[in-house]
Amino acid sequence: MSTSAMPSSAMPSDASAIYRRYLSAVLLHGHAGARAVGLGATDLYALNILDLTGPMTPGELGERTGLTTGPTTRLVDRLEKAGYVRRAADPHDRRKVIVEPLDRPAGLDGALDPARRRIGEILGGYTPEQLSVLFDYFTRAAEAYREAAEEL
Amino acid sequence: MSTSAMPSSAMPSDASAIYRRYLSAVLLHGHAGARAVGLGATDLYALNILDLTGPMTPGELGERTGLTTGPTTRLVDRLEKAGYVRRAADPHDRRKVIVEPLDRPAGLDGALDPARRRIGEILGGYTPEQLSVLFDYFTRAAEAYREAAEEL
DNA sequence: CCTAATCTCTTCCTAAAGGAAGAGAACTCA
DNA sequence: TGAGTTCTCTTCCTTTAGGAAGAGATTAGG
Repeated sequence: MSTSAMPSSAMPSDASAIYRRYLSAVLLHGHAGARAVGLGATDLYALNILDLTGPMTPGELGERTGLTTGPTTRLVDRLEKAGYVRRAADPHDRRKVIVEPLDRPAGLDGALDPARRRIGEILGGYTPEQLSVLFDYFTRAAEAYREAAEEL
Repeated sequence: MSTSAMPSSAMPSDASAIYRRYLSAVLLHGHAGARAVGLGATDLYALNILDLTGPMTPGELGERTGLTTGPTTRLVDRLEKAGYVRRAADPHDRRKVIVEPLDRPAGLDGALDPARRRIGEILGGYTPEQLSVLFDYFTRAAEAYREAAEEL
């Protein structure tokens, strides 16, 4: 209870608990959404990587997911078949393949819609000044989490 | 591209992209953290459920995770062995078991520490007014995600 | 009390994901 | 141009998670 890394001066006294509940809810929802459309854990992981980093080769994707080449090929197969990515040719090296994330098609997007609607309503209740604070946080936090994930 | 549910009036023009990157980063980090301490996807899912809802019987946990009784028993076995939960007796019904989440022991907590440090630094840069906006959002969004997850 | 229902756990089986090893194509560089 | 390297993909094997069925214990209700 006393080990919080957050400075307590300007935070709610239960800041740590609130934030933790918030994170749990986000993760829970992400997992439930993926499961709802038949997406495996690794598949979702890979999609998030592609979303954050952009197109990359199967080799790099395998490196980032920690998979060897065999499972990586099949991972891309699954994602491509489900319509989440496409394989494109590398114009400079014909051995390589470029895995490009596609705009989320029906499946996952539909599953995440109820949450998006709710969050949209919540955000709609803030003033422009408050919104700029929130989006400033979203931007910084995204970078922080991306870096922290890379560290692992 | 034009189907965003967010009112565009007071948001950054790329609000949807920012928010999506943010969510991807959170999920990515959660997954990477779990993987780093050898926690399976379902195990993490169950931990988040217990975190949000509190102690419950294996039956209820199985219901929420979508598992049948066999895998549920082994799920609790794994979590208990890793020190994340304990099995307690139900005082009113000796057939039942109550699965209680424990304070995160060394493993997962350590893996999530770098992120907590970074987020702590970011939050430390805001004024008290800005922080109250952020924590207001965290509280509301947690509830929204919890509801949306339940819907799935 | 005695039967039926409920709850967890055990056992066995199936399915899916990941590792290992190697093949085939293409690039690099001497 | 030829040898070595670097890609992706294929094949086979192992591991792990999840489903099915049923046992054992306990509670509830007639």
